[in-house]
Amino acid sequence: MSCESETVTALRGSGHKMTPQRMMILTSLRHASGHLTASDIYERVKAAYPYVDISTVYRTLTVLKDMRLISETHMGSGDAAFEWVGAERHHHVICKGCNTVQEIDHRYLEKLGEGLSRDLGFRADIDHFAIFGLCAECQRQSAN
Amino acid sequence: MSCESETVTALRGSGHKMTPQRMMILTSLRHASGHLTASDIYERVKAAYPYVDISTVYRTLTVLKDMRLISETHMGSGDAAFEWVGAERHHHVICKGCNTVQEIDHRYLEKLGEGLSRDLGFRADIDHFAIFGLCAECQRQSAN
DNA sequence: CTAGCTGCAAAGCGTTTGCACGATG
DNA sequence: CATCGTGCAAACGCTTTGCAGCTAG
Repeated sequence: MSCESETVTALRGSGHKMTPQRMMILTSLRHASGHLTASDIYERVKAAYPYVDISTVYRTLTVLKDMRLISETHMGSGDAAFEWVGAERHHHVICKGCNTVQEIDHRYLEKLGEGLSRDLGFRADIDHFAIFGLCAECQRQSAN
Repeated sequence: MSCESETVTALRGSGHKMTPQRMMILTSLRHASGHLTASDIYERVKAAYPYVDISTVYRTLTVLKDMRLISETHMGSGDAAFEWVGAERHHHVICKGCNTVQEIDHRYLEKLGEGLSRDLGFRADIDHFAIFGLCAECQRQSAN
């Protein structure tokens, strides 16, 4: 079977049904290189299945989020970005000047999680962080 | 004069006018113990000045944000939280279980900023971070 | 067969914008 | 007195919800 079979099993196991819509939403997230907004997903699914509704996308995203199969991140642009929770954790730095999104290693955030856990007993969700700021290029420009 | 006088000077200096509305928005942020949403501020100002409009609040917040006198943080609840940028930087950990907001020291984030600056030349906005997760108490409960 | 999912339409929410009037410097 | 800020109302974009019909297990 396809590489989605384990996800299907996970859904069924928690009392959910598998539908073509869910399958496609799931696949588009699974195979996306980065994060997708709800309407990104909507557009992609609609290409192959024109009658999906955006509300179905949101409802499915909620289910997947609750099952911790995907993560939701607010990137500051008003809408939320969703991403498949894969093996390698990574984070993003977003330049407020040129809106470039750069991926960074989990290593940068590792210490933070450990510190919070040790000192406060707080288990931080550091699966997917969005860090805003100015990239080197934009710093140079604003200095002029 | 009041403790706001330097802010007034800063506003004037950058070509802005001082109005009673701005003064009150500013004061409510200045004297708030934590972060306030736009409608929090709206409510507070309205108590003393009933004819303010929410759009004025937003417009003033934009001005103050551009001047870096306040910070804007998205705490995941759909709306944005604003806070006076004081001398001591601090961050927040937010429990997704009980919604408790806990303040944490800047020390936890220091290394992150240094690393990004050193490796990528990226100047991260780490004035005010919101970190989600589960507090010790809620972890215990969900374990049952 | 029955719980759960869907599409549709409409509403909800925080936020932004156009406009004419009013206040500030 | 020119410019900028305001209140009002309406629009915006993302997200959620109520509902009747449909579908997966």
